Amino acid sequence: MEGSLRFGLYHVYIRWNERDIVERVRFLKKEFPGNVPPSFRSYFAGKVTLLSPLLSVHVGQDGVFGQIYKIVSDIPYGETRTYKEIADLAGTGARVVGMAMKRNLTPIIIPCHRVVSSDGIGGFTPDVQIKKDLLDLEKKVLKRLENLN
DNA sequence: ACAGGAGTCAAAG
DNA sequence: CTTTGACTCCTGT
Repeated sequence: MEGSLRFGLYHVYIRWNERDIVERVRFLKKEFPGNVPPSFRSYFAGKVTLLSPLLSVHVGQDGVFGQIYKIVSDIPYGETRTYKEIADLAGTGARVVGMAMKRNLTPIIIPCHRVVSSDGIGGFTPDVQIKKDLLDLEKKVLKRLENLN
């Protein structure tokens, strides 16, 4: 089960299994035929702030990386944390957090775009612009939700 | 063993 | 304000 949807200049590819475990998320230049999970589509349309029932293959992963992925998964929608903050919680260094983010197989599902550097936005593979766009989307959605109250 | 990374901080220019 | 260097620590080779 796989497919892609458009987001800015990229196509977001997603592959998941029959138990809604997401195995891979990638940012491609070309469209990939197929479908994507409803909540995934809703997320990019700014209609949901949670991606249930989707889970990442990284859930339950051992070691420091697993710990980091777990902590990052708990960052609330629309908020950010620094590499150092995550590092302190995981008992490691900021660069290791950067490494873990780079090797995250399932961005969006594990919201690595919410992890920024202490003096700016930090990096993002393959293009920092995607990170900016994702944070922008979440910020706008939160603002819209506030105005409803 | 060892180089290097999506970082951080303080010191120096 | 920008640049440099030391620091740290885990991972792949």
